[in-house]
Amino acid sequence: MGLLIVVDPSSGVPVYRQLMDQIKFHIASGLLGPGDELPSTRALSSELGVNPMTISKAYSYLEKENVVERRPGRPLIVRDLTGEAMTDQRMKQLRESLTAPVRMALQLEIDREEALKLFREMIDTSEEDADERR
Amino acid sequence: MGLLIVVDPSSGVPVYRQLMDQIKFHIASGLLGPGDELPSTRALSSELGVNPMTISKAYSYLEKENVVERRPGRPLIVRDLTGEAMTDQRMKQLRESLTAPVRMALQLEIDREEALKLFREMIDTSEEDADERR
DNA sequence: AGAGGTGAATCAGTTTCGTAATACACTATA
DNA sequence: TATAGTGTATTACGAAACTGATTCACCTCT
Repeated sequence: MGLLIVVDPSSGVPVYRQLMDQIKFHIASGLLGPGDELPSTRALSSELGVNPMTISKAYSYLEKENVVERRPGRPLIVRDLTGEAMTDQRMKQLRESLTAPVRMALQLEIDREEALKLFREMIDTSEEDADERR
Repeated sequence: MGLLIVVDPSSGVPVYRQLMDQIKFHIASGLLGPGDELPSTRALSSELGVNPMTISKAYSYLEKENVVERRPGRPLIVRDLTGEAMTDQRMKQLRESLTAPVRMALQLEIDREEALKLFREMIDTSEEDADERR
């Protein structure tokens, strides 16, 4: 059967981004592991009622982000992100994503410890949520 | 003389957003304090070569974020963000801005401690940079 | 070689976003 | 009240984003 993917075209969030998010989440949750094949563009397309090109676009971006490996004429497979070689790149991504909050904390004159406390708290609760789903 | 504001229309970042960022930064750095008047839309407009409506749009968003106070027919003034009443709201803003990094850390399976360490490090260096400018 | 599978390049249609031109409402000051 | 300052609502237009239809290139297996 198909992957647990649901899209809501009227949510405001672009469909291709919803796809990316859910696939990445399934990788993080362990449901998809290194070497696993992603569903074909046509299969997902008919299952979700979404145009194949929209699926393809999501896959392309995932490939650009090195989450997935493309093999011409064959289904995409999940890359192994746990290797040492990948660590730098993952941290670099996280760093980029943190620049906005860091700037905001400075702008709002929020105390260093307060900001760290909030971040720690948010990480912990999100990890608990993920655990419950396993 | 005018505020130290520079915009680059070809940077990809919307002009109104560049304005917001720089004004917020000037508030954080202490150059703009509570009660200070912002430059008039027309003054900034001619100084930067930007349409007055673009300035106004930036001002409107700043007002929505409670950074600035609007007074019909009079220049906008900087609000006092240090009060106790504002703290909750500022933390709420930071929390929103942190949701993306939190989700990313989970998706990338980045260790909790690693993520916290990076955040702490980034906050510290950004505070140093700000200090140097004072 | 042929059939049936894979993903993607190209192009078009629609919507959203950022910017700008105009005209209006308000306030301070004379 | 008259004038000159303030910000902005309305509207329009160009660019970019998102989705979709068609067509192509590639691989696997018989």
